[in-house]
Amino acid sequence: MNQKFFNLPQERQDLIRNSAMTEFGDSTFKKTSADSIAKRAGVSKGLLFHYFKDKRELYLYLFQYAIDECMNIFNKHILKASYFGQTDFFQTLEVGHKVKMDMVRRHPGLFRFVMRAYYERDSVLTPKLRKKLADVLEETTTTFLSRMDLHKFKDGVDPRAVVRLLTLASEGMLAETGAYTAEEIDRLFQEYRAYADMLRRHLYKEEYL
Amino acid sequence: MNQKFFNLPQERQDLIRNSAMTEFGDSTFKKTSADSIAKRAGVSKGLLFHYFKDKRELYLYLFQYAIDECMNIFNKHILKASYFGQTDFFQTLEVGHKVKMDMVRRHPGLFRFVMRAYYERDSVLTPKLRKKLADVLEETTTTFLSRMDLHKFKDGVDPRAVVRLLTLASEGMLAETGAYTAEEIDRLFQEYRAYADMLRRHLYKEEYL
DNA sequence: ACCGCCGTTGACCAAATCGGTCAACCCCCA
DNA sequence: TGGGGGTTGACCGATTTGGTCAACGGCGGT
Repeated sequence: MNQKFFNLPQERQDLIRNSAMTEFGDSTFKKTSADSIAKRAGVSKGLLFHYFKDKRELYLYLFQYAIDECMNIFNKHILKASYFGQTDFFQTLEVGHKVKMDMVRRHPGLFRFVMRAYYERDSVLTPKLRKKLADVLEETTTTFLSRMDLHKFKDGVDPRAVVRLLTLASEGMLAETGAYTAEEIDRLFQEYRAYADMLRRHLYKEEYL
Repeated sequence: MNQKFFNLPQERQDLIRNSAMTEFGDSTFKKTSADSIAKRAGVSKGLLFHYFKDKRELYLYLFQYAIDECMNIFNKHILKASYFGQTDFFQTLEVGHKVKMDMVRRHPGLFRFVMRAYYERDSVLTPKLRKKLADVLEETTTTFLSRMDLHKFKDGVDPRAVVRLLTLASEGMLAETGAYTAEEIDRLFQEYRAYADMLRRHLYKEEYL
């Protein structure tokens, strides 16, 4: 790709990236047209192909970008929180979810795009890239769990199942939400917290409530 | 639409309906081509337009069909179960989920299609149809809740939240599953049951365990 | 005032794909 | 042997596709 892309002001880069991710997130790689991406970004199609030689190149760059962005955010917030001694499962998970919602606000199409890219048949992704994402996901929950104080849970509760359940719920809510307005995102967060609170109240030992 | 469609053997009807729902479920109405539907069904495009005058007509028929199918299943199993005196929340919900998985096996693309149709912008659906689906969804959980024995729950637990949480999880699992093989569906069901069991064990009063 | 640079445009291309049509085919039953 | 109905695939004009390219406009330097 044309490195001059990075000389553009951040806003413009984001505009293009976000438009592309939203469009790619809405349908298949093949069915997503360069026209629609350009149109959404309010930019000429020529410009797109000036910075990215291919639709494919753009797509792969976006996937890489998305993974990196996720990792950065995770490192910056979760690891930092645990570094400062925060060890409560639900408290940290809530921070994680808030951060995720912030990301949705800044990159509205990112998660849909990543998920679609990952699960799409006849994927344009190399197996190596797919594995990388899977590893990142696996790794984040593992290190998260390793840093949390898990004896607060009642005996027999599988914390990993709790993470997964809340993640699934979050994904589900995100999937059924069309436009990510500020209020909508806030509503999502509130609903998430309701579930998390319910789980916390009943899965923690009484002395930790 | 051409009523002769219903003279076709059920298998053939299902073949066409399932192919169409899967294709429509994969992308927008506009971006879904009649060609791809025909191809997936192993049928000529001409035949499609022989039975349905329009892409639009096919789409609307499918939506109607999907809603009806859901209602039928719901009535047949859930209402019947409660009629025979089954009042346990999780037990009945599990039956519901099993039934849902059976539906996924028989109509692999149905839920994706319905969800996409419902949330798609510039929808081809009339507001009336959208409302109908929303009502069906709302109504099913309401009548479900009204027939279950809810004092088994500990005080302060919102059963509606439990339904929603498990539904979101189910949707999430379904969304991240590409091919609905028999084993895959079984795995989904097992995972669902793990969550449901966890919730049951900790949200029910001890005397009901 | 003039240049040259660079981000940007939109007209343009051949090729593919689109929704939809239609004459002709195949096969079964009379 | 003669339909008749389910089915096909070639075909239509219109649109859209990924990608190119000559030219524009504004700005900093001289």
